[in-house]
Amino acid sequence: MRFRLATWNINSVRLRLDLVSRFVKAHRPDVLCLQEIKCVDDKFPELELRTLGFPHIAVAGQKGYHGVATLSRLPFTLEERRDICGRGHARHLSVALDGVSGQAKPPVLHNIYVPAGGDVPDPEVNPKFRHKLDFLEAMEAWFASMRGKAKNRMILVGDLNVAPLPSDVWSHKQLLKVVSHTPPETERLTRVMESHDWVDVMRRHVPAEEKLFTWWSYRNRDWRASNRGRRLDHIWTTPALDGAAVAMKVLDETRDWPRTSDHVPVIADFEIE
DNA sequence: ATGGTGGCACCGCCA
Repeated sequence: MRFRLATWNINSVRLRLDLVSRFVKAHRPDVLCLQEIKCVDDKFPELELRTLGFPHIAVAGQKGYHGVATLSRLPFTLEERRDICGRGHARHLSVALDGVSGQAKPPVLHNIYVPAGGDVPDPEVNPKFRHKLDFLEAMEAWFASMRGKAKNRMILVGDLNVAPLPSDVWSHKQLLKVVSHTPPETERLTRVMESHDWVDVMRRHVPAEEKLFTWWSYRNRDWRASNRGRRLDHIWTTPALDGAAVAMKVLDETRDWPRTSDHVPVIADFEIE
């Protein structure tokens, strides 16, 4: 079966409900993963999103900060809302996509929001950076604990807040000391990938030499002209689903929409048996 | 070298 998956750090779902609507009507994702919804479960605009064509909704929210939600036209079963680093933050949600596969065991979709990590890339003086490194290590240990299941079919999407490759930032050299592209972060993200042989779906479709961004700071006046972007948002699969994503697109057009998020959506079309 | 922007909660925090 074929379905379209999208991930978008929306930076407040209540403020940008009209933009979600506009995006959904234009691109028709079957499953939409949002990060930074910035509201508690009770304040999530569930009814409005149902009306947009997503009868199946799972939310992991918290007041004011963070929070993820997975919306779907196809049925799913909530698997887990994991407190990945034991801080009580709402940064993960996984569902089993019962509706997309004829096989006995449906693929599991993880929706993750990795801590941004603050400004100073030193874990000794910046607790937020310490948290980010710890969070990535916790992800690594968790996925390593699931290893050995070669047929494990999993998809992982979200704002991972790390741009791993030199071509994932506008200037590799200038960003080596900037949080999101420092060696401690990129090395840890690589170890997360290795912990379950995760496949970087976006880089399956765009060569590693080519620049590819999903985020442009609000502080750049003309984001497209200066193009000081970073690839912070990701779509991964386990090897059992390598090749299942037959198309991928970064929707940078949304970055021009009024009062938009600083992140843009990433879409992948899957064909899963 | 610096400061540039944005959301939520609430008088600052986080991104």
